[in-house]
Amino acid sequence: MKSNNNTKQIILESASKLIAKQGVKSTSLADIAKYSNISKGTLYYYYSSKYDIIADIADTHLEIITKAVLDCVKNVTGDEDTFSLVQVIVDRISTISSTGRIHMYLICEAITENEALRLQFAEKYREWRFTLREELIKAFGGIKDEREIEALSFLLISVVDGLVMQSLLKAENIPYSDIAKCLVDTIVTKKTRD
Amino acid sequence: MKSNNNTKQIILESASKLIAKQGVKSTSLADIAKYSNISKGTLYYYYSSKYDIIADIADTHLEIITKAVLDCVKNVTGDEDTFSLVQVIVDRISTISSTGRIHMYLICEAITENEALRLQFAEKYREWRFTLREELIKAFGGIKDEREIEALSFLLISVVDGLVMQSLLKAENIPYSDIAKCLVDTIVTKKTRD
Amino acid sequence: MKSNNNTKQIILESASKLIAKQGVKSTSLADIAKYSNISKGTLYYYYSSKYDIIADIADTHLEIITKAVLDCVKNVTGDEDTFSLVQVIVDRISTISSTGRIHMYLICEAITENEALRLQFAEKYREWRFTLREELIKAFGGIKDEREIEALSFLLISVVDGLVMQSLLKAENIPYSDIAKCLVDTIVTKKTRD
Amino acid sequence: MKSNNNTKQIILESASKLIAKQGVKSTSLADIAKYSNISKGTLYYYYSSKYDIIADIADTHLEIITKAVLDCVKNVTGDEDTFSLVQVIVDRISTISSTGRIHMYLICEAITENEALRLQFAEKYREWRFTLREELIKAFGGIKDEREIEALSFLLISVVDGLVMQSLLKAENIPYSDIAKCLVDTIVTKKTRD
DNA sequence: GATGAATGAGCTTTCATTCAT
DNA sequence: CATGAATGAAAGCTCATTCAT
Repeated sequence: MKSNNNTKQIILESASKLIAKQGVKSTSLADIAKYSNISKGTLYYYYSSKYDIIADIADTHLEIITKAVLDCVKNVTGDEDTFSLVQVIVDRISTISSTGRIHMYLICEAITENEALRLQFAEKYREWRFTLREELIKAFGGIKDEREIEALSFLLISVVDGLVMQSLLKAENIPYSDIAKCLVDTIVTKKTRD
Repeated sequence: MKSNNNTKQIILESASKLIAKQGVKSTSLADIAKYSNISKGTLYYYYSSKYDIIADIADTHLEIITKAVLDCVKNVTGDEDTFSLVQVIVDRISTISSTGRIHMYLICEAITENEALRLQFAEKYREWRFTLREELIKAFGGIKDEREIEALSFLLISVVDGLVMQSLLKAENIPYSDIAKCLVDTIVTKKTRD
Repeated sequence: MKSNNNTKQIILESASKLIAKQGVKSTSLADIAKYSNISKGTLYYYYSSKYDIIADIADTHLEIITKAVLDCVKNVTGDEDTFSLVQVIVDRISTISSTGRIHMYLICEAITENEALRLQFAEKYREWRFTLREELIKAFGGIKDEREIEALSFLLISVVDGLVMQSLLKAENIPYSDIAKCLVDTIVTKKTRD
Repeated sequence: MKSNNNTKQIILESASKLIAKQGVKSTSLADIAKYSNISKGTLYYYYSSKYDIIADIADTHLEIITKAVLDCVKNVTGDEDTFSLVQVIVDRISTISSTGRIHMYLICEAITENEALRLQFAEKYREWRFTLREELIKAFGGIKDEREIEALSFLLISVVDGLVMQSLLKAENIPYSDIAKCLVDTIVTKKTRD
């Protein structure tokens, strides 16, 4: 009595977990099938190729991330807004173990051998940055230098990605809140300078 | 000291080039042998496994990066020093096509299936951050809040990694100098605020 | 007697078309099901195996061919009969695109891995040749050497199969009417020689 | 101490034998490897794909056939030449068990899913027919109608292929020498008619 | 030092077939 | 009648690794 969506969902989740753990190339369809408690044949009943599974994982992942980004950024538009940018960082980074790894692997895959995936990611990054920039413009009251805001939007996105990378490397305990405060300072200073 | 080192060097360079282009998993020993104009057997005369070749590539890569990081940071200690932090960014990012890709692939490899490699990278990241922090302390004249400088050092390293990722995704033309200026502003502000 | 036969007929026609296009081994049951707009399960309601479908196709095909052969040969018994043997060739060859390919594939299948099919074809070939021989005897007025007529019947059948093969290979434009004339000449000569 | 050519030769012969027995699609690389007493990996050391193996078989096969065709036809140019056309048939057909089957399977493969192979065969068929036509012109002393000779060349080639097919189907005992005599008659008649 | 030959495990994918509903 | 879900064996192919010479 397994329903269509159920099995497909199980495959998707298994594949996500395994890819998050081992990376795209190191996760075989046999792995996914075994982890999902189905046969390799069933995999192909729901997906037409490994590539197809990865595309689905990427879609789901990008949707989740996008929702998270929007949620974070939209919340910043309140009154004591800039300070809540802390959340942008902390919230996003706190999801590292569940999504950060898969984010990294998918990006590696996208850069090396999956042009379609690269385009998907490229578009999302643009989208995220545009949204962030719009919110920054609102926060700054629209009177700031356009190029400075542009730079700031690039910078904020980079910081997040860079911190995800560092956290995955487990090099050091990262002082997220200190870094967040540092960033807030930067923004506030720029804002009040005018 | 003739053919021996020479051949090993050729292998190392070939492998680096190929891995930078295709990633670790997608680069086969056959690829490396062909590109090096030697036989697969010879590969095993110089290296005991594929893993061994990657370790050597990582060593070389980390040495190069470390030298670059030190060079950059040491130069910042001049008088109008903070402004030359621009260089930290621009210089590092400008080497993207040659080292950025291999950096990403090695990190992916390190995160997923090569604990030894992960430890190697983790140590280097700590080392780089310590160096950077020392230079920041010098630049700030030692009177700043320690935690703020700590945070700043994390932040600067993150930005670089994040920008490398974005540049590899080719999502947008990244305004490096604007971002650099933005960062300099941040540091200068903090410095003069006291 | 409604949907039952109808569906089975659709399956048969779809399978014939696909096998004519792609050959037996390259035509999957999934292909046939999709082309018939039914599910794979339904296929098994009407046929117990792929082998079973092919047997049915062969039956139908052999029936069609036999009818065509008989039609042709029977027409030759008129007065200026031998000349209309042209038709035997031209008519048969003109149906190449629709039946020639399936004929070839079924014969290949019969030769390699389907003994039952081989026996079916063998019997039909005997039958066709007997019929042809009878007609030749009639045409020759029964006074000819039996072995020569026997040989002629083998020869005529061979020519047709050989020409089908060549036409499928698309090596050259085959001068069917010239060849037909050549054959008529042969027969007429033999006939009048006595 | 297996030499390069030796192993490749073994593979080629094994593959030929198996394909002659089972056809192209039904002969797996595992079959070939097992029959050759080597591993599947070794197969790929000598050939880059299954397609590659088949191409090699086809080359060898076509070379053998071409040599046989030339040998036969060239011998016909003697004095009592036309009668030795018997040989064209008998010699060619007598090689059925060794080459006829493979000929059929390769042609099936060529027709259905290997355009390159089809072109190879198409060219050879043209070549064979040209050679045969030249010899016929010589035999006829050059005074015959060109179109009649053309037709005759098509006809002779068709007969051979058709007889091969029938012999593989094992429908009946084929009276090769009677058929040959019948053909010789045809040619001689045409020749002396002028 | 260097090589070519050989291997076997594992990869992605295909497909005829089964069966509960 | 008809289906969608599931299967497992087998296919073509890749690749790190071994080893005699």
